[in-house]
Amino acid sequence: MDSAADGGNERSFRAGLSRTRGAYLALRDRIARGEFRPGERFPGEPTLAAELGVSRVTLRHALDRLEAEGLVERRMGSGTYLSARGAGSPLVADLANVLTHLVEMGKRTSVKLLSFTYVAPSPDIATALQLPEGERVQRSERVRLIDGTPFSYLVTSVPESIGIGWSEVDLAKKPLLELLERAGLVADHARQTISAALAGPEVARALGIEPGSALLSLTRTVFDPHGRGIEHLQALYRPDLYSFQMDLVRAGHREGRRWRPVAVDGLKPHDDRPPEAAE
Amino acid sequence: MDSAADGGNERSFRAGLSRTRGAYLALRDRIARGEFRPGERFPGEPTLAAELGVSRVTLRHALDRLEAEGLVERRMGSGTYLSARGAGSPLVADLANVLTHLVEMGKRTSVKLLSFTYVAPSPDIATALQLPEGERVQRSERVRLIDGTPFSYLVTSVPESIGIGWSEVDLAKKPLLELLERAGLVADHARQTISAALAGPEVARALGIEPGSALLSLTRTVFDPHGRGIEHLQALYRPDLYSFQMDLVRAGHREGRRWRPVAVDGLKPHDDRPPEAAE
DNA sequence: GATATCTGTATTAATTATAGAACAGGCTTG
DNA sequence: CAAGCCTGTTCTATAATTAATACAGATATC
Repeated sequence: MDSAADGGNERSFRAGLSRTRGAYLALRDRIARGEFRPGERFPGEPTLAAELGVSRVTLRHALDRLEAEGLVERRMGSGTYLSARGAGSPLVADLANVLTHLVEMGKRTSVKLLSFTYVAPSPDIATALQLPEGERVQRSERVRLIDGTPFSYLVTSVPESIGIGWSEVDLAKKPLLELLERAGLVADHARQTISAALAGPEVARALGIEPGSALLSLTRTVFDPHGRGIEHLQALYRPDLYSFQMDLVRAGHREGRRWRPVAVDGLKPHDDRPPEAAE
Repeated sequence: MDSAADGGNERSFRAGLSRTRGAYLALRDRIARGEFRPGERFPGEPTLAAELGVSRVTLRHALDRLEAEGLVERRMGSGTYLSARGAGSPLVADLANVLTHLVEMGKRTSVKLLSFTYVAPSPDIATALQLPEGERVQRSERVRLIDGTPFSYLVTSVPESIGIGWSEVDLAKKPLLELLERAGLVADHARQTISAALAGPEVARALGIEPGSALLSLTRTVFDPHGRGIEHLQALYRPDLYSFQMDLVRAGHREGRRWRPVAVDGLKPHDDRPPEAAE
């Protein structure tokens, strides 16, 4: 393996990643994959720089960032070490035993209302809610915080005819599903899709993270008993503060490896009650 | 150093985002939020550049990328337009009606084995599987493809004493849970966590995406009836090709807004059978 | 204590990103 | 057709990133 003969990352800049950020991601990846143990020393900077194909200065900038995030500790003249919390919470690593029990830990969540408007729905939302052409929606953007730090960014869209039943003040206090019920509507079933997305600058600012971070995405459409859409939710979660956890048990036959979900939620993982709807 | 009086993004470079990439993400975000309709014309380049606080050249580079991804179309002398597929599939937008029905669409998935080794487990995996100190694991990295394009990156860890029962060839062909059963083990229950992560360079290469892309992350630990861990899976999915979808129905009482999951899976959303375990 | 290794720091030079401006040519509207 | 707005292109100047190198201070090892 020489220094830069391999094919791959010569051009590709132009809106791509800087070499510093690339090195940062590479290291973060190796840490997340468990290549190092907590307290273990990294290879020396010259070695690492050679492995990653960048100069030592660049490698150093990447390490600066990892250090700022608390993933590594550096001791002058000695080396760079994986910090205790390096393997654990904020990475790809196993989140099963981390901060998903937020509510139970006595912490409380609060809501901040960012905007509250009536607008023409975007095409995908209009489709999901099966809105007639021209019908507008009440669109509200909220941020949910836990102990003052925001962990989810919520965009809810409700058909105008329904959403007219409450005000901004209500939305800042009560859960949306409660407001829907107060309006005489019945939430009967819902379909939700879980995916991932990058944080854009606006969302990043609202969540206190940097643009380009990974976010957990939840899109949910709630229907009444007649199949009419009454709410559309687009939620983005900080994966270091929130994740979805579910327990599965083997269902029935030994053929076919089928599983039955037991609990679904990010906040209350180990519970025998039916799960709440996440916000 | 003036010309940018607004507060926010003055320093923060150093392993942060380039302005081009920042503008790219901002636009991608606005598209994903449904600010424009398919076929709609964007504001002019000078206007957009001013809004985003970058020069027209930089804004242009961002547009180049969006165009290369097929999100926008540019007509000389006319303007930049949101392409038909701009609102829909590859973004934060609603994935409910996109390619989650892969199997049903007659497409087939295949598996490519990347590596197959016996190594000391990373601390988090050792904890999840409750391995005694010193016990090693059989670690295999695989990529699952659909019609030739990779959509998931799988890292499975099985205690050495168990994994000794099969070979590389088996792993490349059969699902891991089937191999476990053939070894006389019973997969009784499992716990899985869904989160999001950024693609590191290695994973990015394996999945055919660029480093820094958002990935859907699934971590699953499978236990036998005695509560012993028999498999640990760390899966990363391309969110544009794979997502998790679940239907929820209102369970029982009108108090408390509780929901009961009906189906859980990324491949078979609309089905009454218990869901399969996703890989 | 001598020596090697490592991080911290500084300097220089080359490459790349970005801003700003000017101009050419296509589209649109009147 | 003419005026105005738009994208496409090119140029120059400035700033930031990156590489390469050298050296100082700290730490570990023998």
